[in-house]
Amino acid sequence: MKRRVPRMNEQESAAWLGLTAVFQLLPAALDRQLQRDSGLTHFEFVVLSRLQLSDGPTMRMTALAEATVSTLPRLSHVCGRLEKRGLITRAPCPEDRRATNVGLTSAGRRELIRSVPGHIATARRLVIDALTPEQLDALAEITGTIAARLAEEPPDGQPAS
Amino acid sequence: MKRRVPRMNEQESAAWLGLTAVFQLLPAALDRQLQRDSGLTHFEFVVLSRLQLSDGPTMRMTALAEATVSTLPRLSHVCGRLEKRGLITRAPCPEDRRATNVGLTSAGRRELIRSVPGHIATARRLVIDALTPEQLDALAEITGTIAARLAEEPPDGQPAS
DNA sequence: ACCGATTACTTGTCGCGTCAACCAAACGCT
DNA sequence: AGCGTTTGGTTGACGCGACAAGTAATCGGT
Repeated sequence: MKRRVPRMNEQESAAWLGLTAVFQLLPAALDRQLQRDSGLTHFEFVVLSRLQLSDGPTMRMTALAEATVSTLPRLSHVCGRLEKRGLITRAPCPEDRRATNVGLTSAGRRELIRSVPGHIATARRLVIDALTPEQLDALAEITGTIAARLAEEPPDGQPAS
Repeated sequence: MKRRVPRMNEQESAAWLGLTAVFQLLPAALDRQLQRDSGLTHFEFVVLSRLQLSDGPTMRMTALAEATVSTLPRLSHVCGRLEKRGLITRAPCPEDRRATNVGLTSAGRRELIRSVPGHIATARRLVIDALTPEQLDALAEITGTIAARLAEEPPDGQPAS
């Protein structure tokens, strides 16, 4: 078991503080822009996007949850809202009647297409265009590594003492 | 005004998707660990930390909000809870009676100190120790750049069309 | 064929953050 | 001095996500 917890040096703190500042501000900024211009949250946008580039016309909740890095309850709630707004359809799967098939409606596809340019512009303005190609590569690699760590330990870690 | 919105290439998408995945998962992971081990949210932890390394014994709400990259209402709410739990004190500032001075209680300082090791361990496990020193430097620079962009345009951006 | 376990979701409750409205104190202009 | 404005902060309502519990269908063992 871990006993000593080395403090952070200057370099480590800088990276850590910067990262926390970003994930404090970035999601809020994305939500604000999408909400203002398209009436969508960022997560709703992600859901619609993922549905659109799906192979078949529909996806199962579980697959969608995994693809959007989300939980099933969260997805269920947001799909309820999106269905109420007529942007997606939900239907029980004929082969496995426990499962739900989710699909974009044409209205949903339209909304999505309408909202994409503004979102990409925001992503460019806030992140992509601010970085050099080398930094983009580095960022992809770094976030990939972190995401892998995050993915492999949802159950629980070790206590504080 | 911006007219064309160039799509993202493979490199840009990789960086963007990685970044979104991380800020989808990391805050949740930090909150879970702190909540489980110390009964604090990550933001509460940040507030207490910032108070501790303050020069004087107290800080003003506005200064604290700025230092924690937060909004005043959010801070006000969380300070209300922290005060109710006896971890901080709030008192009107004698010089400017509009202002509020916030300070750590000894109980708050104890709680903070108790919770630090677990938090640092988590930060190391999920991020710091997963990266090379070069990556840490790159991450600090990248997040610094992004944070600067985020800071300089809260009012509003441009519409979607 | 039956019953417990697992899978796939849904639903309800609760806590936190945002936004808008509000209030009070200080400032500033004339 | 008086009044509008700005500053500093609080409060309330609402929406979204987390967690826990519940339901319904399927699987698997005997």
